[in-house]
Amino acid sequence: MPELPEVETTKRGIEPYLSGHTISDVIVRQPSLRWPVEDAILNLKGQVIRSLERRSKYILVHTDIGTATWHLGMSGSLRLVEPGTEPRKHDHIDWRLSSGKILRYHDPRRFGALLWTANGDEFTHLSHLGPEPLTDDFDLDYLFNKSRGKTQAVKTFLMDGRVVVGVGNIYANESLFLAGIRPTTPAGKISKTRYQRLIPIIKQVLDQAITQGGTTLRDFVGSDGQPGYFAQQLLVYGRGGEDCKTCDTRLKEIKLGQRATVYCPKCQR
DNA sequence: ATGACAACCTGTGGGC
DNA sequence: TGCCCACAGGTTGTCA
Repeated sequence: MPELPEVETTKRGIEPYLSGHTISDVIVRQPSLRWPVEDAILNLKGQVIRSLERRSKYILVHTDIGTATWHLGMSGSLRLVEPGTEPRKHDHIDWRLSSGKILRYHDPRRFGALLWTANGDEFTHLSHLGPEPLTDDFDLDYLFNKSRGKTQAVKTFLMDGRVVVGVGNIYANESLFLAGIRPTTPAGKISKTRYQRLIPIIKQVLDQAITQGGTTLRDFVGSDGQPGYFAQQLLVYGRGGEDCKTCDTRLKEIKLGQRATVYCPKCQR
């Protein structure tokens, strides 16, 4: 699924049709997602959407009485469809909007979520998250200090949402390749100089992916139903056994923290 | 505290 | 062609 760039792409795509518009109806066909969709979500009916916000891989939809929060899980997508469009298999939730569109949530694996938080209630899902990678909070001092004493592989460390949010498996692989860092290196043993190189690379990779509309591996589509184009630029992800684009060495694929990890044994030390 | 691993669920692609 | 297994963008919970 969607990593940060795909979520950001989705948020930007749906925003014009949501912000300032009223949710006239909420239809839940399948409430059994990552967490059950609670009946309280029906409180959205009649509410005006005041603003949208992305935090980590969550999309927050703010109204006067509370916030609805989407998470796309591994296989989720939000699309805008015309009223009357027949729901397909795995189209679990609709929001009918005064903008004349329907916001439709599709998610075969159902690892996604739609959560409701009334004003004043604590939203625990976001409370323990690390900084956003594209803000200045994610800087050298922060990451270097956080890494000290960690024996965990640097790739697993980067994918831990308590360290930094939004760096998923694709972009962790890509960033480490571009930074010349071997994914298996213990996070605590990497020098400050190397982290200094890595940080801007992470930001740049995510930025570029957002510009390209995200990465479509098999089924990610933006709110307009179009795929993202960053997949064409992937240097290592999904290329295990193929040649490194820099040095022609055969890329190695291993498992790290249950996730496919690809690196060049020559370029990444 | 840390880190390794299973679990949630469905679809797809490769190997035989 | 068909079957079975491994694997897929994420996150949480459990266990040692």
